[in-house]
Order: sequence, then C-alpha cells, then structure tokens
Amino acid sequence: MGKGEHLLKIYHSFFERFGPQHWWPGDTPFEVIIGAILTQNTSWKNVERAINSLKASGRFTPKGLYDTPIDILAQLIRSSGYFNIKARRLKNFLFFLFNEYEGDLGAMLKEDGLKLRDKLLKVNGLGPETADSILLYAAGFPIFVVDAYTKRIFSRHGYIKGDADYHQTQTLFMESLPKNEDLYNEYHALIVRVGKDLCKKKPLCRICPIEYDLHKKAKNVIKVGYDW
DNA sequence: CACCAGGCAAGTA
DNA sequence: TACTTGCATGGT
Repeated sequence: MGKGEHLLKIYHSFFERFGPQHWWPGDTPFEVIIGAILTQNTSWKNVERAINSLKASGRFTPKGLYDTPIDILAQLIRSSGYFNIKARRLKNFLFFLFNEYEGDLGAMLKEDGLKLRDKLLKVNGLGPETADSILLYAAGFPIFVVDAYTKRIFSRHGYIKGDADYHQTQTLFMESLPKNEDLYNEYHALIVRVGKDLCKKKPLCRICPIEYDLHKKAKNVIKVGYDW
C-alpha cells in the first residue's frame, strides 16, 4: 500500500469516527481571514468572541477595520489573546489588501494561489499556516494546511521525522493525496479534532492514538480501528 | 496550581 | 543556523 492509500485510510477512519467538521466556521471569506489571524495559538472559542465583538462594533468590513484605530481594534479583539500583536497583524493584512488590491477582497482571492501565497507570507504576522488557511478556506485553493497536531500525529506514526518542518510535512500530503480542495478542507479539520484528544504527556507514546492506552490515566481515548 | 489553545517574529549565541 | 522568548486571554 502506498503512502497516499495509507493517508486516505487514516482520513476515512477519522471521518468515520468524528464526521464532517464543517470548516471553516465563518460566513464570508473576510471572516475566514480575520479568524485565521486571530486563532493563531488560540482556541477558536476565544476567537468567536472577538469576531462577535468586531461585528457588534459595526466595523466588520475591510474598510471598517482599515479605518479603525489600532488601539480600538486591539480592545475589540481582546478575548482572542495577544491582542496588541494581533491588532498589528490585522492592520498589516488590511494595509496589504488596500495597497495591492484597493481593498477589493474578491480581487485578491482571484489571484493565482501560489503567487498569492508568496505575497501573504511577506505580510508580517502571516506565517505558513495562516497563509495556507487563507488560501484553502477563503480562496478555495487546494493546499494542505499543516499544524502542530499534523506533525505530532504523523510523526508518531512514522510518516515523517519527529523534527519535520512545515514544508516537509505539507509535501507528504500534497505529493501523496489528490489535490482536492474538499479533501484538504476536511482532512485538516479532522486532524485538529483528533489532535484535541491526543496524548500530550512525556515521554510520548510512539503511536498515539492507536495505542493510547499506554497511558493508563489518559482520557478521551480514540479507537479508530486501524488494521494495518 | 499548571498547562494548553487551529503561530509567528524577534532576539540571542 | 539553531534555540529561546514574548505575546495574553480563557478553559480545564
């Protein structure tokens, strides 16, 4: 069995266990992008509050936020944590949007995916995961989003090295799986869902979540029933 | 009380 | 280049 078949098999076992995750939980591409920045190293629940607060302010449009003073913006997104830094990052993105596309988000999203990726990565505050989240979940461009859970799960299973970086991990998926937006969308969301139940104790058991019971006290044991 | 959450940039050696 | 630290709220 090739890597792609393994990865698909894992995908199906995750999907069978957890079902569709309905990502991204945002109404518009704009909301997806703002959420992608706010959710950096932060639980989604806290991000939702910040987005609700932005909506309640009546400023939740590209121009509305572009025109909002940064200290006001920081207070509005307070609940998402790192609010001073994130206010700056939102401003950096909005500055980019108005500079390059005259504030026209549709124009930005129509750009060639890989070109847009390069541009986004030059915006201070947008790293590979945030940029790829924007490409996949806002622009619909088929690129695989990698996060800490992805590395943890698939290195424990031996598909990548323990110290594999973002690009190496992404390459595994994109060279093994069909380049399909819907597959990438659901797979990443499922990885996050599974990751939440993963063992974080040290020393890490090698093949979580399959032999998760190595840790007696572990809660939320996942039985995904792999058979290879 | 400690540790984590859908990261990233900047500083240090 | 390879590590380390700052950022900060809210949940468990």
